[in-house]
Amino acid sequence: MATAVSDVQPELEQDHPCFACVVRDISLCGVLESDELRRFKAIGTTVQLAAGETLFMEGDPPAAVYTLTSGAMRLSKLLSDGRRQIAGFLFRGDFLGLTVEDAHLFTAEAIGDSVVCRFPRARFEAFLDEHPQMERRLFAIAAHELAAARQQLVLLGRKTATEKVVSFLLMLASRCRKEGGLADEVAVPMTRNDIADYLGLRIETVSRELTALKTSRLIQLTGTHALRLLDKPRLRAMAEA
Amino acid sequence: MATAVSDVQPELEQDHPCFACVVRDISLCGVLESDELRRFKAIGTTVQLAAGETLFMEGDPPAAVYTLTSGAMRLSKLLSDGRRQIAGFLFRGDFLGLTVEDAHLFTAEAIGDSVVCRFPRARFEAFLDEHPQMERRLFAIAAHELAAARQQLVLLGRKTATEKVVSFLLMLASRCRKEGGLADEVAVPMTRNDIADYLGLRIETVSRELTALKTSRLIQLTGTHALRLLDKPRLRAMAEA
DNA sequence: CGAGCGATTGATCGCCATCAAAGTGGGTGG
DNA sequence: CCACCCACTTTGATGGCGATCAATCGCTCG
Repeated sequence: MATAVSDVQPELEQDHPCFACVVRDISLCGVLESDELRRFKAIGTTVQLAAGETLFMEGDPPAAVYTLTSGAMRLSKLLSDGRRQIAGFLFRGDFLGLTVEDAHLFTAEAIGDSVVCRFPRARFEAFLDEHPQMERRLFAIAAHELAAARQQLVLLGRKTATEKVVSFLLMLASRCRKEGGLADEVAVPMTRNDIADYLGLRIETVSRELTALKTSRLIQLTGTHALRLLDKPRLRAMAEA
Repeated sequence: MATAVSDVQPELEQDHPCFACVVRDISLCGVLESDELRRFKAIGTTVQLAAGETLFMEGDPPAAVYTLTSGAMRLSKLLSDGRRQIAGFLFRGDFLGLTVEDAHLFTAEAIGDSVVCRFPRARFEAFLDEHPQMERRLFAIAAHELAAARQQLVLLGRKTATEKVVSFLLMLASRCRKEGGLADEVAVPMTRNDIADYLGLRIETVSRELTALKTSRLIQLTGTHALRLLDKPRLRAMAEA
């Protein structure tokens, strides 16, 4: 189970982790000024997740919301016979867990070791009441995720296996550039199975498509979890938007 | 082109169409009290759309937001070679057109003759600034659509043709029950092609699946745009969530 | 009555799934 | 340190679901 490693200490003030938070500028908290952030931090706890650990399951009551500060996660749903669909991947700075339904509709699991900031729902909502600009930010986040989900509908409904894999690599490249790496160097934190379940394919097809892209000198496989895009313009043309 | 049939007359007051609006309680406006509604109505115009007409196109700047007061619409995207994906259908009371991107990502077209209430974006946002409870409603709408889109991801990525069609019929039944009709009587305003492009199938497959369901006595085709669900429990079991 | 469009039905094809087996690499215990 | 193990990945052979191609049906409207 996930373990809370540091309850927030109100007296820490300036050296509170939030102030040094690597994702503060790109995440929900970005709209808060330092005094507001101070009050916001007081309702959050840091939670560490080992690779594969579950943060919340489909059907769980939505007890808290989270910001992912490091690592990567997946949102997935299982059908009764074991088929799985991954609705999205989450990276540093992403926000998760907020829903208007009375239960989570997807399961959130850590892909690699991850750290999230946990905000109990009631206290989060109370904070929202006093900070309308944060509510607006929240709407912007939801609208952006809606746009991404609808884009994924096009991919799943109408694209070929090749187009799916190429689109996925380009998305990864724009979302998750390898830290300090060269341009077009892409980190691939998830397994081939995760990729397959995100793209509506089987693992063998993903593997074959990657091999084919390698053979065509469009990508270079620098490891199972890293690769390089060798011809982004041609890849973009192959992705069909 | 769509035609504005009635600019709002501020002096109309109580007999303004909004007060009699058939979708007021289920739509965005539902959170407004009558005096707020009076001010809100002042920024809206009624627009009629003939079947097939376009309200906005992918790429258009998002100049306004809309509430659909009658009829049905579709949100779609075209790939360069003509493949089409429909991201969703809209019915009475649905809200559309709001995006945080700088262009619409999908095209909105009327399926049958439709009527929308049009709110210019700038004035809509100014109104939002003064009505935080409406902003919250807006977030709830976006979150709900996000949930629906993710559910559709599962359908497109992992369900069989039969499961797709059955899931679609059940969704239609819950969203769009035939007015004044018997229970399990379902209106199907869209064409087979629209259904196919929503489910990631071809028209022939949709037709075959419907015929198969009819042959199995699970549905009854009462017309090309109407049918009856004869065994909802079994259909639900076939839909795989 | 005929034209035209959407829907249905039939025959065949091809992409990707499935089944099967071998390769790879990271971690653990001897 | 090395050998083994196990999970993940890759590669190969075959099959099936849904796409594609093609023809007919049936309704609406002129």
